[in-house]
Amino acid sequence: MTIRVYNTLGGEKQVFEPTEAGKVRMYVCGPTVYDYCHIGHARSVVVFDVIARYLRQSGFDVTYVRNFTDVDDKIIRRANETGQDPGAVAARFIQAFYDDMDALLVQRADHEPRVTEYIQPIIELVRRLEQRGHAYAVDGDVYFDVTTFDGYGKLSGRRLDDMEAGARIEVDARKRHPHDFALWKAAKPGEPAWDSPWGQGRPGWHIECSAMSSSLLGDTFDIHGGGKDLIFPHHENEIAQSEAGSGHPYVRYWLHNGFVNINHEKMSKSLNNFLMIRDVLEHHHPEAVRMFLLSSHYRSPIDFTPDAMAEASAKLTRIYTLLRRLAGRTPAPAGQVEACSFWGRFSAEMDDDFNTAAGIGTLFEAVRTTNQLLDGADAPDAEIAVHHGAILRMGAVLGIVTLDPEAYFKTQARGVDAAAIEELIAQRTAARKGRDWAEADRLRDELTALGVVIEDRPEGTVWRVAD
RNA sequence: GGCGGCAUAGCCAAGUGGUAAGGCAGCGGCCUGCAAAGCCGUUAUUCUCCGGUUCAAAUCCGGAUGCCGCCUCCA
Repeated sequence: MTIRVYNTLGGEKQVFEPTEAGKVRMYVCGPTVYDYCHIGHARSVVVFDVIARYLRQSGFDVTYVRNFTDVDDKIIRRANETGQDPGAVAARFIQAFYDDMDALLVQRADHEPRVTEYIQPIIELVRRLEQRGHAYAVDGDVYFDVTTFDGYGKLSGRRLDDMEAGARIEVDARKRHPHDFALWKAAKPGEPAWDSPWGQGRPGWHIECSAMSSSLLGDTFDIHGGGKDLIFPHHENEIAQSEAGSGHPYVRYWLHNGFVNINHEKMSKSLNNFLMIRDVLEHHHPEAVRMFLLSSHYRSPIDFTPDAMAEASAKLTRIYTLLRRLAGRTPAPAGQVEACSFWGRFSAEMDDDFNTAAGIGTLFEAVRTTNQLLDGADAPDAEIAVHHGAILRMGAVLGIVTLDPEAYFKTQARGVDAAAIEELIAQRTAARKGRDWAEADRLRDELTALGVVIEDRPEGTVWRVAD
């Protein structure tokens, strides 16, 4: 099994070879905790959650780090607006992040460092950069001198000469080069601050990821992930800081996920169309949200629309409908699932740059095949068990179809009185027994009006909420 | 101005040299008291357009058109 990944550094698919065989060290940029997470955060977190899950089930020993930026201009501004302490703002939105991501069935990272816990390593890194001539202090601020790092621009494909600065940025006259960026910022009155060789201050944005990742994963690690928008300047600057500081290559593979648009438009402050995860979850099942997010390749842009969510929901229901048919059957154990052709195809697709969209296609072929077998006169139990196990295993990688089918259909039934429905179904069953079709149909209409779909099956009548 | 991406059926979406996955919707059929669910068949001789390379291209190369992103805080 060979995994290939699209590496932003180099701009091509490459064979994935971690530094240490069998081990993967990965770091993904987490949120700046000044507000609730939106659907774009959800995509990034879910995509890398699936990547970590897949690498683990492929046998890698994965160390996954995802940080919280808990000291930052935006947090301070938010604190000033609300009259709260910046630390309290950060704590509140870290909790909100967990609430949202737990709801989305995202597994915890192995380490979830916060910037405020890593001030000393940050200061040490800035000092080292200063000592090596890559950084300079001005009035309590410290800047990275981009002209001292030859590789500056190698991730984003820019050259300093091409980046005619000044067009859209007010250039700080104290900087030696317009693209020099802050490693350390002198404290303004009332802001969170720490003692440092340059006086009271706090870390710049980019330096934290360099310091936290090397503290937890070493100077060189395997995968660094984040949204495409972080390529420049954030990740470019991380490379400069880390490689200038350590003298070693920083990251082997850079993975970047695409954006989520809302009704064909980019989420933006001016359009005021930020779609928060908690609002989405008001109307959609968490697994349907994952299905939506994973139905396209992670690097492509995707468009969040009511139609797209309805489709994702329908897909999920199709799988659960099969699992409901399989209720009472035992899926085959892992060893047999390995040999299942659908699992083989699924893993080949995931090996190819984590192609969840293709993998979901294979999942549905497995669903159809299993339905075919169940429709047959004498169902081959062993074969069905293998497919059953494969479907559950694919689901486990994607973080979907994790529920008992009845629980899923029940979860969908928010605001529906299950007992009342059961009663109507019992009445209808009695009517059908008496061949009173008119009454049976009247009762079904009543159920339909409640948004309930029923299925008469050999074992009895089951129900679910209409999509 | 610089850098990059995308364009596949009514819609969503895989496929990066070997003759178009999958889902949703539609139509016909089987099953069903009727439905629902499921299954079968059907729905792109064709992948924005024009050239080129090749025995062979949606896939590679050149050009055109359209859309989008980054270059400023941003997943």
